[in-house]
Amino acid sequence: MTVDFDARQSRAELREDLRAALLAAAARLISEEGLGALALRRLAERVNVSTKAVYTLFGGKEGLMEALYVHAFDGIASFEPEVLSIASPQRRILELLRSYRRYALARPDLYAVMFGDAAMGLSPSAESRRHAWNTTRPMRQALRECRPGMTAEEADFIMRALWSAVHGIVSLELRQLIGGHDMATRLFDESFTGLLRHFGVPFDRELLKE
Amino acid sequence: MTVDFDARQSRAELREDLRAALLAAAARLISEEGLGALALRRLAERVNVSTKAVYTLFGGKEGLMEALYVHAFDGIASFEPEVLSIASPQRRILELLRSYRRYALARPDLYAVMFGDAAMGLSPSAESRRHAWNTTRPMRQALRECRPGMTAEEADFIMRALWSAVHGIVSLELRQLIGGHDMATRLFDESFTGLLRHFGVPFDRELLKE
DNA sequence: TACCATAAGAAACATCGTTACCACAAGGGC
DNA sequence: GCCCTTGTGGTAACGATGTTTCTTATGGTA
Repeated sequence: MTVDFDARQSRAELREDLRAALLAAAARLISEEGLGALALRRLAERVNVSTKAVYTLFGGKEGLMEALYVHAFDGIASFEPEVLSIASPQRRILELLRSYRRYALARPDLYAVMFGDAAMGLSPSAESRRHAWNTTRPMRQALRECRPGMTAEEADFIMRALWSAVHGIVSLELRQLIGGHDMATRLFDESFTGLLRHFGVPFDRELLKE
Repeated sequence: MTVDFDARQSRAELREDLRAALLAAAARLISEEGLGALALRRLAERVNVSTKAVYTLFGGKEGLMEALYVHAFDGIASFEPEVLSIASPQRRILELLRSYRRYALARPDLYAVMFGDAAMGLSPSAESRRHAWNTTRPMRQALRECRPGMTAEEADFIMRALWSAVHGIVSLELRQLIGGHDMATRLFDESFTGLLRHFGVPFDRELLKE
C-alpha cells in the first residue's frame, strides 16, 4: 500500500471528498427546506454530480439516510463545545441534557432523521445504533463521577432513563403537544430533578437557576 | 372493503361511509405493510374507488394523514377497555400508562403516524393536536383523584411529564436504542415510580408487581 | 320534470427512487 | 511504457407516486 503525497488526489481521496460533500449538502438541504425536500436529483444538482454518485457512494437513498443518521448524532457534540470541560459532574450532566435539547430545537430536521419513522427508508443498522448509543458516553461518565462506585451497568440504566426523558420532552415540544418553550423548560427541570434524585444521583436544585 | 351501494343512502351518508372505509383501509394497509406502503392508488384499489375520492373527502394525502393522526390517537382507547373502571386511581394511572405502551408496541405504524416526522406531510392542525391532548383526560382525572385538591393546571403539568416519559421510553424502545423488552419494562417502572413520587402523587411500588 | 352542484372515474403531468447501458479514466501486471 | 481489468459516473429510461384536469354521471332541489 502506497501513500500518495501528490497534489493530485487519489481515487479514494476523491471518493471520500465527494462523500463528505454529498453528506454536507444533504444536511444543508434538510435544514433549509425540510426532510421532504431531500430528493436525490436536487441533492446531486447542488453538488454538480449525477444521482448515480449517491448509489456508488451510499448504495441508494436508504444508505444516504443512514449516513445522515450517524452524522446527525455526531452533530450533538457541536452543541456542547465547552460543556465537557465543566468540572462538576452534576452540572455537566445538566448542561449535556440542555445541549441535547438545544440541538434538537435548533435542528429539528436533523432530529427528525435521528428519530423519524421508518417510512422514509430509515432503519438504522445495529452498528449505527451502537454509534448513536456511544454518543452518550460523556454523560455516562459524568454519572459515574457523581457517585463513586456506580457500576457501568447502573450508569447505563440511568442513562437510558435520562435519554428517554429528554427525547420524550423534546419530541412532544417539537410537535407542539406540551405547550410553549417555557412550559417545556419547566417540564425539563422538574423531570430531571425527579429522575436524578430517584436514581440516587446527587443533584442540587440550585444548579437549575443558572 | 366495499361499500354497500344497494342500500339506499343519502349522499351525506355515502360520503361518511366512504370516508370511514378509506380511513379503516388506510389503517389496515399501514398495519399490514407499513407506513411506506400507504399509496393512494393502492388504497383506492382496496376500496374499489379512484384516487380522486381521497381528494374530495380528505383534500389529498396530507388530509388523509391528519385524519389518520386523529384516528390513531382514538385507537389508544381500544387498548384500555376495562382499565377505566379500575377503582384505585393509582392503579388506574399505572394501567393507563401500560396500555399506552402496549398500544405503541402493538401498532408501531399507527404510532409512527402519531409521532412520525413532518416529512410525510404530517403537520397536524391545532384542532387535531387539541384532540390528541384530550385523549389524556382519563389520566388527568385519575391524577386529581390521587391527591384531592390538586388543581387542573397541576394535573396538566404532571400529565405532560408522564406523557413525555412514556413517549420517550416507547419511542426509543421501538427504535431499539435502549435494549430489549425487559429492559424497557424496568425503565418504565423505575421512571414512573420516580416521577410520580417527585410530583407528590401517592404511588405504592407494590402496584408494579402485578 | 328540469336544472345544477357535486362527486367520481380516466388519463395526463411532474417528480421521485432506481437501474441498464455505456463511455472513460485510473491502477496494476507484463 | 502499454494494455487490460476494474470501477466510476453520466444519460436516459422505467415504474410508481401525488396531484390536477377534463369529462361523465348522479343525487338534490325548485
